[in-house]
Amino acid sequence: MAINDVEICEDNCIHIDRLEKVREKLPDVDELYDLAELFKVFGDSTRIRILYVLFQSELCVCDLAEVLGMTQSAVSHQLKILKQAKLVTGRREGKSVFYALADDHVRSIIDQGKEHIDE
Amino acid sequence: MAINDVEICEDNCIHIDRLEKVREKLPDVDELYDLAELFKVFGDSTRIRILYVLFQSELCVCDLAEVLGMTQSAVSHQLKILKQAKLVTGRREGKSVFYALADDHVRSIIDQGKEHIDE
DNA sequence: TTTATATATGAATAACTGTTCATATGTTCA
DNA sequence: TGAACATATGAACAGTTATTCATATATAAA
Repeated sequence: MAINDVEICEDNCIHIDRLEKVREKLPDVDELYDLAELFKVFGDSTRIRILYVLFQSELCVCDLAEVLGMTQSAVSHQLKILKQAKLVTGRREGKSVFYALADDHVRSIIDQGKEHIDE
Repeated sequence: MAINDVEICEDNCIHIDRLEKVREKLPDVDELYDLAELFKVFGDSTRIRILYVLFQSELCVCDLAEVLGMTQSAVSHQLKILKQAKLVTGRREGKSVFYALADDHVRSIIDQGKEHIDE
């Protein structure tokens, strides 16, 4: 029941050397971790809403809070996360800081997600 | 400092009626929530690893557990989440259940994410 | 400098989530 | 039917996270 000190299925399952091939072709752990971290940023409805708003126009924190019906602090915390993930950029103009989408990847990632849901 | 009973920025910010337009164009809350729920599924490195393994070939739960170095139970729990999100499908064959990617959206969503990271 | 406004941030809390453990369900074979 | 194997699942626990509250930082104007 143990081959090379590894538990595997007895009959039906693919052989251990094929599993090795699969394992070899996997991207390294760091890359997969970064990928999960990125999607984690999209995985919150508040942040998704912020991104959708920014699809339309850049806005300052104050107005984002108003549109979303949230406190300034909550929005600011989420903007920090979005900025760290390089999904949005901040541009100070006087007292205000205007946030905008960082690039078009944001849109295409969300569009792909939407396609999956709508099918 | 209050226009229409709503706090907004005094000088720099976009006017309240423009905020209304932005709000109107937002997809309804349910859709944004579903979208966040979908990305939440991608936002875990274990599930990302499972999907990457399934890019190569369909596998039974037992072998998935072996490749990933995880317990059968942990993998099974995650497969349930992936199945609920319609990202994978399960096909029973005797005692084993073989899991495979549900469709190509999975691949394209992950590819988009990878593009963003690699830039 | 003082005051007012806009934003950022640390700490605390409540809610959520992934893994483990034990066990149940489903399938095959004797 | 009973035994063995593969998978599924409920409960509990630990770790994570989004919001709130209080407060700090940054800018502009008086």
